[in-house]
Amino acid sequence: MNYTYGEYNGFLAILGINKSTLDLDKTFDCGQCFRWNKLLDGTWLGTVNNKQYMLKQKEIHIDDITNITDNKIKSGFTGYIPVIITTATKHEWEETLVHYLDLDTDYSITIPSDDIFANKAKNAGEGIRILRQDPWETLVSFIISQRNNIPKIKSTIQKLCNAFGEKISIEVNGKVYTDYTFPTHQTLSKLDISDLDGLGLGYRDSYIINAAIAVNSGRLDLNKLNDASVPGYIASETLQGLYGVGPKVANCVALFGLHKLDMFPIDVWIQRIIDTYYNGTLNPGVYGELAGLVQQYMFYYIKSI
DNA sequence: GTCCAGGTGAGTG
DNA sequence: CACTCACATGGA
Repeated sequence: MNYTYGEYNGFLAILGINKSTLDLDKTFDCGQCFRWNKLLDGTWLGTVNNKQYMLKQKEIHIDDITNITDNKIKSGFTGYIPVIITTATKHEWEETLVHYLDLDTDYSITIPSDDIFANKAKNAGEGIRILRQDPWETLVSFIISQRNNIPKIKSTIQKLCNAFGEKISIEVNGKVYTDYTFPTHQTLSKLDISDLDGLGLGYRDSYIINAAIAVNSGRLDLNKLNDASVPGYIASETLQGLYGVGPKVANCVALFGLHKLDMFPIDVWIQRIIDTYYNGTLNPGVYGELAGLVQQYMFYYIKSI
């Protein structure tokens, strides 16, 4: 990835990443994650590895950016240029956020030209990154997602964090933003189901406690499944051993939490697409190693039309 | 009040 | 295997 660093109002600025490579709005708003929130000024605030970060994507005039590290790259910029501004340090950006945003993966993909819908979806969804989210958080989040809508999923997860997470905060321009970390499996494994009353989990409460016990006891090893050498379908089958985890949730966890990019979760929206645009059958294998990315393009696109 | 939401497990034939 | 049905909850 070809970018350089600068400074804008005292914050780290990353120059040279355009929206076709990384679109923060699409990436955080496409339904893969539930704990990134957009502030009034367009800044995204979220948590990675239990630490809060702000990210903002905008066009800034090259003359307003200081301390540009690479003059060779700088010479290629004139006028207003696409910039990511972040509270992260350069070290945190390189060691944590680049990986989290999956900027080190090549997303170039060819879709058969006669596959009209997938091509439209790709155009619409360009800039979405498949985040490398925490496996445990992703598992619980998608257990909660079943038979639920996205605003409700978000509020339920937030309540769960508020109740059983650790308080964290970040201070930016004199203002303090507070949040809570995602509860660990150790914490949740020790709870009674009734401890989850009032969080809006509904019948999914026992699924979560069961999953926490499975992971905490070592019966389910998410770190092992997270290894790139484990095929997606194996990870998915393993996850489906959990009570309350079926193919849809397992495939979402494999894709969004274990980074198995070939997984293609089929929910009501994707099924609707298959019925409407593919005469009822679609083999995700035609999209190859990045089928999950195509799935996410489709999910984003169908909700936008 | 009714309908729906990034489904799943249990029961039945 | 394919087909039903109940399941908690809250926003539209």
